[in-house]
Amino acid sequence: MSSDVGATELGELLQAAARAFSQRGRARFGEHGLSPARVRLLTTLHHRPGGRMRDLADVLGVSGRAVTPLVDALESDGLVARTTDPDDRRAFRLTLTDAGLGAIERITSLQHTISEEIFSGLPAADRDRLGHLLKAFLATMPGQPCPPDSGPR
Amino acid sequence: MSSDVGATELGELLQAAARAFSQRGRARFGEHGLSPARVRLLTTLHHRPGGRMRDLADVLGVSGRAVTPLVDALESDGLVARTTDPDDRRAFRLTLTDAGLGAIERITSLQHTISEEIFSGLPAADRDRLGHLLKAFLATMPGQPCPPDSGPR
DNA sequence: TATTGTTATACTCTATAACTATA
DNA sequence: TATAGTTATAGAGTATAACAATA
Repeated sequence: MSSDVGATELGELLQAAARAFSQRGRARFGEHGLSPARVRLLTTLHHRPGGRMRDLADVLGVSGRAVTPLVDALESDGLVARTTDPDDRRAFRLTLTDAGLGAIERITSLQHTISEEIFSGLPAADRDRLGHLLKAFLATMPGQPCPPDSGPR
Repeated sequence: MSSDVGATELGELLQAAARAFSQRGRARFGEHGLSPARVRLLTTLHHRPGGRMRDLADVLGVSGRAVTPLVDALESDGLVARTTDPDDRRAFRLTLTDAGLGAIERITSLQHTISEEIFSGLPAADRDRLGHLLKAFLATMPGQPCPPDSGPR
C-alpha cells in the first residue's frame, strides 16, 4: 500500500523484482556474449543433461521454433552438442560440452555476483526466506519434469 | 507449464517464478489486446500520473526509444494522452484517459485472477510473506518503480 | 552545451504454419 | 495419424546513433 512501487499485487511484485535482476544480468552477461535466452537454455540444460529439444521448449515455456536457432548458435559456439536419440531418431539429445560447462561456471559466478549486488540491501535471513518461498512456490506448479532441489540429474 | 528449472540461486528462482506469472499473463492479456509492454507502461503510468516519457523510460528500465512506439500505439488506441509540459516544452506529460483507466481496471482484475490461479498452491500465509519480502527487496532498490515519496527525479 | 523526444536502422526473441523424417 | 525438429515468414520489443526543438 505504501512501501512499493505502486505495485501491491503479488505477481506484479514478482515481475518487478525479477526485472531488477535480469536487467543487471543482461548487461553483465552481454559482456560475455551471452544473451538472456542463451543463459536460460544453458542453465536449463545443465539441470537436465541429455534433454530433448522438445522437453527443453516445454520447460522454458516457449515454442519449439524458438529453440532451434538458440541451439544452432550455441552449437556453433561449441557450447552444446546434438546427439540423435537412438530410441527415437526424430529427437535430439542435447549435452553441454566442456566449453559449455565452462560457460555454466562463468554464468553461475556472474549470477552470484549480481545477486550479491542486488540483494545487498536485504538481510541474509530475508534472502533465505525469499529463496525458500520461491522454491516452495515453484514446487506447487504442476507438471514439473524436475523435482525441486534435486539438482542436475 | 512447468516453471521449475531446477534453479537454486536467488536471482534464478526469482526469474523462474516471475516467468510462470508472466507467461500466463501474456496469454490472458493478449485476449484483451494488451501486450506485456503495454501493460507495464499503463500500470507504471497509473502509479505516476502525468509522468514524462523520459521518466517512464527510466522507471521501466528501457531506452527512451522504446517508449515512443508504445505511447504511439496506446495513444492511437485512446488509452493515454500526450500533453506538452508548459514548463518544459521539450517534454510530454502522459495521462491515462477514461478508456485507459478502464484498461487499468481490467488489468488489475486479470492480474488478481492470474495470481489466484498461480499461487493457489501456496498457503495464504506464505503468499503474504512472499509479498512482504518482495516489497522489502524493492524498497532497497533505489530507482525501482516509484517509491511513493521520492517521486520522479 | 545538455536534454526530450523522434526518426532510422538493426538485432534478439518468439509465434504460427508448412514441411521432413521418423514413429 | 501423430510427433520432433526444421524452414519460412512475421511481429513485438528494444538498442544505438543521428537529429530536431527546447532548455
